[in-house]
Amino acid sequence: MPKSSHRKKTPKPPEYLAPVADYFKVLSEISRLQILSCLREGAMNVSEIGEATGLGQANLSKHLKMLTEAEILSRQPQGVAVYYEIKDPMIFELCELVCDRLYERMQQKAEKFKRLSALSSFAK
Amino acid sequence: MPKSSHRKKTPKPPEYLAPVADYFKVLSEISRLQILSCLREGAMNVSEIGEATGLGQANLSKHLKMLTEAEILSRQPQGVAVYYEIKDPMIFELCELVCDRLYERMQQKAEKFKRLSALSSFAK
DNA sequence: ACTTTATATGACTATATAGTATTTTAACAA
DNA sequence: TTGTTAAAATACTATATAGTCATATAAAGT
Repeated sequence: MPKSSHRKKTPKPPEYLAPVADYFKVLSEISRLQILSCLREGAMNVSEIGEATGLGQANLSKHLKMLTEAEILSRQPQGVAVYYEIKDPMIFELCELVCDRLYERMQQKAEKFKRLSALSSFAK
Repeated sequence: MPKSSHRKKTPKPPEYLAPVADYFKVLSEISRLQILSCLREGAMNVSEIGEATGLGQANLSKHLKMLTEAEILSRQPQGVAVYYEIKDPMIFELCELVCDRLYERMQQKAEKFKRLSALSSFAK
């Protein structure tokens, strides 16, 4: 019997979402965010990024490959070194949006705590 | 000898970045994006979301928990059912930014291909 | 009380991937 | 050529987590 007719489960095979999920996945590791954070100031070669981040060479190399394949970084060999640079600054917009929101939440929680603690038996 | 003095490696333990990475991680799975996509139209209970997405009950429950703990969804029990709702619409901004960018890139690649193919030996 | 229905939780498996050690490739210099 | 340095690739380990099955909890009806 054909699977495509009158199925009951998995009504939406959502192929649209995979590239989006993959993009977010690239941004979901501390090490990669560290690399991006470094490169905000401009292009750096692998050794420099390694010093700045403390990441191991092989590990770093893999992360850089991943970021380059995601077209977030660009890669420019110069002699024996390879320089990487931010290719798509949109990532900083994304990070800022998230950071701002996380900050707001923390502020709100602090406010809430302040109000509640003022009502408690510890308040003078 | 104390680790903290004159170290050579791991110059930046970047604790700032962990919450940001965690946030992106929540958005980095197709199933969770599927759930969020459903809920754009309004609150739904777990059974409804399950039907709409085709996700298994236990799996769905875990994703909903994760999204709720990330404060992306809010949770409202109503009798024996539990309704979930978008709490922080900022996620849609994020998704739109990414989608738009991915679309741009595809467009550019198509253009590039078109130009190159017009120059090739297959062109009339 | 018992039953049913909806959701959550725990145990488990399978897969993906971050990190590391090692090897390989590539570019330049002597 | 050989040597040196920088980066990438390969092989491996360890951990995290998506998915599933089974069980537990909780609310509402009988």
